[in-house]
Amino acid sequence: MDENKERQFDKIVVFAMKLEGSTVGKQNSPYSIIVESVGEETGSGKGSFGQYLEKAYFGIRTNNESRPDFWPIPLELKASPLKRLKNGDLTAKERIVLNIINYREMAGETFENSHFKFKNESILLVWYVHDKNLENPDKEIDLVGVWKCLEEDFEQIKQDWETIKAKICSGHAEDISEGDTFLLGACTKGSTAATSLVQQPFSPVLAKQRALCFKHGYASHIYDVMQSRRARKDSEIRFMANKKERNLEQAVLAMFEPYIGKTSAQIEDALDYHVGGKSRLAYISRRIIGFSKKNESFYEFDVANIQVKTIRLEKNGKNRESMSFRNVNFCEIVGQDWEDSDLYEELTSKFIMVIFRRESDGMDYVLDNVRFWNMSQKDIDVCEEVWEKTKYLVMYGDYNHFPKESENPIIHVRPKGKNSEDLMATPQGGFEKKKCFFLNREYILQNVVEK
DNA sequence: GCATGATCATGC
DNA sequence: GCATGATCATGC
Repeated sequence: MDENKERQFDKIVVFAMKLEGSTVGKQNSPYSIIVESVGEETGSGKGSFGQYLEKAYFGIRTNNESRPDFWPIPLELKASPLKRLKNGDLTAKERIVLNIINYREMAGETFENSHFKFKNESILLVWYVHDKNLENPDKEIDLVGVWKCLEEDFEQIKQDWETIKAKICSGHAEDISEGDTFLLGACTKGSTAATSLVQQPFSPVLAKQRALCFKHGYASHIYDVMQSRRARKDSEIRFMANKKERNLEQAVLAMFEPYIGKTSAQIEDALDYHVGGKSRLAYISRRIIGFSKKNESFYEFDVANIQVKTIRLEKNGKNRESMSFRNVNFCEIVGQDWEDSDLYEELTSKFIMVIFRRESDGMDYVLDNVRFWNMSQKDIDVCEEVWEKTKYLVMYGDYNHFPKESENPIIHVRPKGKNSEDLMATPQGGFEKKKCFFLNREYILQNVVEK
């Protein structure tokens, strides 16, 4: 997927996620008006919710096409019902039906070039609560997310697909049963079996029309996994609520607002979160936004490529330290172009700079200021030169003359390992001390702190 | 006092 | 065991 398509993909997902905890009827989709104005069936009854959702919310015409629904974006839309158990939990009500099997075509496919993979690699799943007394616009949507079955369960899905294909190729499509396979099944499709018999390529015997599906048990599993991922994102929901009337930047600043002027110890107590180590202020800062774990982020942050960084100022208003980035991977950098490099990706991020300050040595740091920052293109161009030089040195196996802080006004290379025995493989086949890029202390001071 | 090299706690 | 997001310790 190219960058533009990825952006479109993300936009669709963010748009779809607005449905969570709501109904289609309560949303302002431009398409809901069109559906009403042309008097189309808003639909009720079995099987129609998916079609209604497609039209009224996403503006997609119902089709039998073999391409993913959002083509050219490789994303397929599926609405699937949930039922409530006696204990109140929700679980998948039924299997998720995918594309109809064309026996002749599937016999000629490999898994890699299969129609199944093409159409169902990424599925935008909209889980709604089944309630036969409610009309489609009023059905409650519980959970929305993307399921990539090949990332989650590649081996089993592929094996199941091969099992189904093998029956067709041996001329026994009429013997296919949903029990043959584990996750991906072949379920019957059509009103009654008698009227839905079709031909198969290697036998004159007619076989039942079937469709590929995620079997009921797998559908339940998918829901459970998606739900547990959401549970870990309660903080994200809180953030999104906070964001409703603001843009992302205002929302982030609003989350820091109550802690400005507080010491790090006071913030820890308020958050009921206590950590040690050199990254302590970084953990606390991320916790304020709501990231529960060190590596956790929010979808909207990932999409916009936003990073949180901390800066500490001493009583003279100056920072003591430079700012580090990811380790340089010696083997990778030699094969990369600047615009594909790790450093380029990091430097073109939007940064949330969390600035702490203390009034004297030994005192606790106080949260002073929070601001969004990104590097100017002019400065990025300077970093490109330093990166090229670093790449060049790695290519020629010189690990002792990387650009120093005194050589460049913006960025330099320095060791960054557990200790001096912490090594990384080199393209020459040896090992060298781990290194990473640092933004210069003075550069941070002038361009971030004093701007 | 600052640049440079060395090292640390944490989470997965 | 390793990457992360840093800070510490030193020597000029």
